[in-house]
Amino acid sequence: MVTAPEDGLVPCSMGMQTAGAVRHFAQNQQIFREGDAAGAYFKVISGVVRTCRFLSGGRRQVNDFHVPDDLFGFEMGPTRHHSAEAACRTSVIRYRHRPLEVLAANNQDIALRLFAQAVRSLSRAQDHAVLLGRYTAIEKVATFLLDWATNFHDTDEIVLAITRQDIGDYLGLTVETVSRILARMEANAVIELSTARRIRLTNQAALRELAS
Amino acid sequence: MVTAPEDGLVPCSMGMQTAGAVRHFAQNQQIFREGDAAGAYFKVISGVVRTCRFLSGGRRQVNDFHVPDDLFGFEMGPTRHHSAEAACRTSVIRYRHRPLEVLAANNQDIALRLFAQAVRSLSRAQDHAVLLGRYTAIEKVATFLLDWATNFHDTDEIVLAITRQDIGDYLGLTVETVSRILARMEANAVIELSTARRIRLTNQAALRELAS
DNA sequence: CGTCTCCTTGATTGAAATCAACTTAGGTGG
DNA sequence: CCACCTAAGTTGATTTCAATCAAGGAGACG
Repeated sequence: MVTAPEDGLVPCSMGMQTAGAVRHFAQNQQIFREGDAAGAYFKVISGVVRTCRFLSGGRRQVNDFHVPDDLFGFEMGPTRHHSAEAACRTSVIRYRHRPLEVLAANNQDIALRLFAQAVRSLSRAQDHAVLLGRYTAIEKVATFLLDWATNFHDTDEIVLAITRQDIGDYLGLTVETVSRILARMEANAVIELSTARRIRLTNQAALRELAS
Repeated sequence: MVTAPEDGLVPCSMGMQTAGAVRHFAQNQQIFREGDAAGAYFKVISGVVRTCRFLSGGRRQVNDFHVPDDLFGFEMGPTRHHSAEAACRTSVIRYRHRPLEVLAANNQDIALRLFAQAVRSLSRAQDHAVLLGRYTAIEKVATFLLDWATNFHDTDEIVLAITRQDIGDYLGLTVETVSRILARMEANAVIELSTARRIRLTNQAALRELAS
């Protein structure tokens, strides 16, 4: 789920970007949308970005969440394959990128690093597919919590900057189901909800048990 | 789903492989398994390969099917992230691969092509995630049929070399549900099943309507 | 001709979706 | 600071779609 902040993946020193303009977005504002021309990639400064697809009937599938320091919005072809939206007040830096062929010719390392990035994303996408296809609702939520917790080191309390709807659309569940499962986990003393957005993972072993 | 045969992606002439031994597999035989050391990639000669993950409780998620001319089994890291199995009698060529760094240093084109391949796989995986997360059973099956049909040009009859179980595990459904939906489609004159494995898409427009 | 494996079909169950209130928490402006 | 307003979250009742349980059929192959 949440991409772990990577150590200097395609960093500025590599000549990848040609500009770095900071942009601010209100909650639910679109950063780019499926079908747009892709001429830039982004780095999250603060907040959370969700990348997603829209279907008929108002259905939405969130592919991934991006937290500060994550890069997102790489595109091999000329157009966007999914939309990116601010899941809360969010700031990003926008880097224009030149065609990848040019980059690779300039610096062999870049293509390799891009490849590594793409393969990592692929691995994550496949994990996500397994979750969506074969996990129960409880397994999905448990996995999500453990995954999100990796953003918060040295504490068992996690803070969600995203809504239940976002979580549901990421896990292939409804808001109500997410809410009910969290309530059930609290009843079973696996987690503690001090507020709806602050979740303490009081029994991480049990959570791991539920996660699969 | 089924990767379209690509025009000479990472072809032999690029110095990617160091050997090309043909290997034959019976149905359900493993080609490699999750956790194995990854030192080779493969090309399908005949048959169908499924790549998949296994979960507790005998659950399985098929990530993708590979048909003749498809490459599969690239791995960035040292270990396999999923298993590959013959979905029917299948022949593949095995290419040992050297570390990617060496390859990239040898030929700048290679890294770029690998990247393109990875990004295409990523795009497919994300499409698949949307299907698994938000499509109904009917939409899943309809999408599968249309997707599989792209392997058979100039004809509306498709031949499945795979079982209903494989289809179910790819779509996140049970065998019974796949079977029932196909029966329903036939009753509605959308498809025709001359045998269980030969499906004629008699009304492709209707099928496309069902697919989303 | 029997024996697998694969597929289909029916009956029933069950997990999650849907429908419907209601509650809580932020944010804004008087 | 308080009152209101709205978005977000919870909880309950009911429905529904797909899973599960259970039997049969249909091919393929020795």
